[in-house]
Amino acid sequence: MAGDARAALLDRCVAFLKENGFSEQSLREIAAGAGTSHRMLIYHFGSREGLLAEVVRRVEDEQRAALAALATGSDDPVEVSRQFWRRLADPALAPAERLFFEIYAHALHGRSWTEPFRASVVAAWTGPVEELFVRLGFDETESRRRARLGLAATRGLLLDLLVTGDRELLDAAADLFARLVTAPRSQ
Amino acid sequence: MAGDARAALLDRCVAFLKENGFSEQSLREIAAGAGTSHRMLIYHFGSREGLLAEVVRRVEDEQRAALAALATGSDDPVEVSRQFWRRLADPALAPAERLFFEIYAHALHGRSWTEPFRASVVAAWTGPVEELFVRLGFDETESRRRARLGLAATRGLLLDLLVTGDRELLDAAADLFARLVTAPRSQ
DNA sequence: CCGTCGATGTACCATCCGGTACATGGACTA
DNA sequence: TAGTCCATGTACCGGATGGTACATCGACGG
Repeated sequence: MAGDARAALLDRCVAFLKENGFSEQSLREIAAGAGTSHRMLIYHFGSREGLLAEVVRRVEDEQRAALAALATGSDDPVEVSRQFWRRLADPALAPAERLFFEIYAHALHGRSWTEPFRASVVAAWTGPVEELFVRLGFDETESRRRARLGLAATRGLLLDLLVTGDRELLDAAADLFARLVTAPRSQ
Repeated sequence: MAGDARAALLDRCVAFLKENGFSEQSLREIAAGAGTSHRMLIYHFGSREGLLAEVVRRVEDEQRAALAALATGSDDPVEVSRQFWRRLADPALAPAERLFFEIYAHALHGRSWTEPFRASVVAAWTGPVEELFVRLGFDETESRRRARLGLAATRGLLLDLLVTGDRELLDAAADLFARLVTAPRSQ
């Protein structure tokens, strides 16, 4: 099937880049890491930037999958929030998350191949997370705020976890946050 | 004075890198952006990595200065938290913060020239922020958690602000967080 | 059994890279 | 004024880079 080899190649490139980052990897190094030649990457993706654009799409897809998994939790919102953190804090996901934040950094500098990432990195999450808070009884405005805060806090905690590895403390902080943000209005 | 030109040169390099990032800038491009030749950067900093290491030290220093400024607020902790966010959300700081997160991303991949950054990016903040919560009456364990959560939430909100620019919504979210995290135990 | 076409290998290209060698300026010092 | 030392310019190096040209392989369809 056409494009089959291409998809498999992209898989291997993404796997390699999760472990090594892309900022300091040349096209040839990426090719070697994926078990092919730089010639093949150019053939399938057109250019180095073309490859990176596909990698970004793939990481976006994985985010969307994580988002879909979020919906299938229990109906206790604190428990949903806890499960979500437990899932994200899985050490097996660390390489993927390092890559995510690396792409995020490049997106902040406006690289054109990060365009779809910029558009979806926040927007894709707001709807479903807002919905969670609406179900808790918050009005629309308040739910929007809490959703945005929840997304931010989770990503901030993840950044901390990835650089310090202080799992217990950050588990406790995430748990605390889940309780704070789901509790009824404090003022 | 010896090293004077070097310091001025570093200033100009950092200014250039705040606007353009460093991941995709060659030594020669950085030099041109700083109004000098790549020869001079090698002369003063030894190598490209040597320059980046100095840039990291500089960004660390700026963080330390921001931390020092934090201490000099009012004695109302909610107000301190609000002022802190207001300061960070200043659009004039955006380029510096983009550079901060770019370094963070490289630190996650263990680049050796980010070593001091890795060591201080969280550790430098814990003490003073913990102190804030202790003064609010939380015990040591709880203060440590809340400090870590506060740092994470702030950075997460900043990441969101830098990519979406949704200032009003994120101001509201930061304000909400300040109230939640400083309120007495909810459980 | 042959032609087409996706996939791949080899070899090459101009350009740019980080880094070095060497000469020189220019200020301050003895 | 002669010497010293930081700073800088010019010119160069070997090697790596992203990208291309061209030949070839192999499977599948006529």
